[in-house]
Amino acid sequence: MSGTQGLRERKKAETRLAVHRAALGLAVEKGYDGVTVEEIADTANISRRTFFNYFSDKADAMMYGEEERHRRLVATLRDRPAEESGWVALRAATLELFGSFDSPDREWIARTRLARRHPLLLARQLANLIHLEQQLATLVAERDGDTGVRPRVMVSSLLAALRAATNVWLDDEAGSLAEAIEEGLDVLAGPY
Amino acid sequence: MSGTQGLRERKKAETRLAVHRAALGLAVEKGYDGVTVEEIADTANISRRTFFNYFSDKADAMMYGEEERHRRLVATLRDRPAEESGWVALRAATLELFGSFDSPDREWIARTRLARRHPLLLARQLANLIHLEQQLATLVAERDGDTGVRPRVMVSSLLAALRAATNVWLDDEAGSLAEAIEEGLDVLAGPY
DNA sequence: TGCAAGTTTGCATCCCGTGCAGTTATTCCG
DNA sequence: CGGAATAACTGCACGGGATGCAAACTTGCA
Repeated sequence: MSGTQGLRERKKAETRLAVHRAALGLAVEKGYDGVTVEEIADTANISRRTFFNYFSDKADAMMYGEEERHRRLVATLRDRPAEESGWVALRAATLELFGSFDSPDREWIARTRLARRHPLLLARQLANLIHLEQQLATLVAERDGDTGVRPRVMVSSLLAALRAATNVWLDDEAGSLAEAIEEGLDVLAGPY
Repeated sequence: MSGTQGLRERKKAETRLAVHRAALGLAVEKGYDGVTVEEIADTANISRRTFFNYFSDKADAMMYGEEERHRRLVATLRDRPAEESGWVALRAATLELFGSFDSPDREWIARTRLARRHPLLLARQLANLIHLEQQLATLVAERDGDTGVRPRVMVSSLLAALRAATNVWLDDEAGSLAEAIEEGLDVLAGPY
């Protein structure tokens, strides 16, 4: 029966998710500074101390889930056909994941909206993005056999476009996110 | 004689700089977490409490100077000839400032190197960059009469390229920074 | 059942950041 | 010059964040 692990592992995963949801929910409701670790812990029925066994800090608990998204993008890029160039594969992987016409992950939206209102969370999110950037750049560099600055610029500007498109879309949740992202990426394609 | 203000103002500026230098120096020496606000304050001959009259927190004290750089870039862009398109003006302003062949600001290098080793500082630096991005995007949008996603993507990818080039250059301080940046920007020009 | 390993918890501790109020320094002006 | 007004510095107290430690307590397994 056990999904992937013993009861111990499953319980941990459950608790982690519960803590995350508590953190995110409270923060949405009362703002980042308006919520204490103690509240989060209470809401999730664990002790203050145990909170820190699961997450390294408050921001970490709230932003849980980003890593998973990032892992998926990296995996998707890696799985693109080997004959595709770095740019083609990168663009395709991005649209494949973020450009889905399905309604995007509500929790991701909640996290991102929250981050836009709280500099500390925004900073954290951006730092995570840098990490993603490095992983992607490595893959692109391998694909194109280019160890120079080009893969890095390519990846970081793609992520920049992704960010810009997402922000525009979040300003007025009009139209589909997929369209906004495609439009953002197209700006990169043509010369300015 | 007074440069711009009375003795009061000058003294404040001096102290602020002293605190910044103390913070940066100690952090370079002992790492971000290895230095406490108290140490910084002591080194700069002020009280712990007064430290917080000058800077909102430790990271702020260490990253002091970034804002000034950013203000300069914004001003430079604003001063470009009105007939230049957003992209041309942006590129020109960037090269004008960061592409100088003079040896780049040693303190900026120290800050940036430090930020690369300390996630918390990196996060802060990136958050500042977002602020710059918004200002630049507004100016570009005005120039091009475009209220859509295009100016944002343009600006954020330019900054991304700038960042990538800087990072490559910092890895092995070989060649001039100006060349690295020009190369980075050129990647954006051509299609991938 | 009982032991080994893993998890939770409380406690103590240090540091960060801020409100407050008293003291000290600077500026302004009669 | 000298005193009032203003601004800056400081100590204190406090709440909250984050971590090491050791004592419970669970769980898994022989």
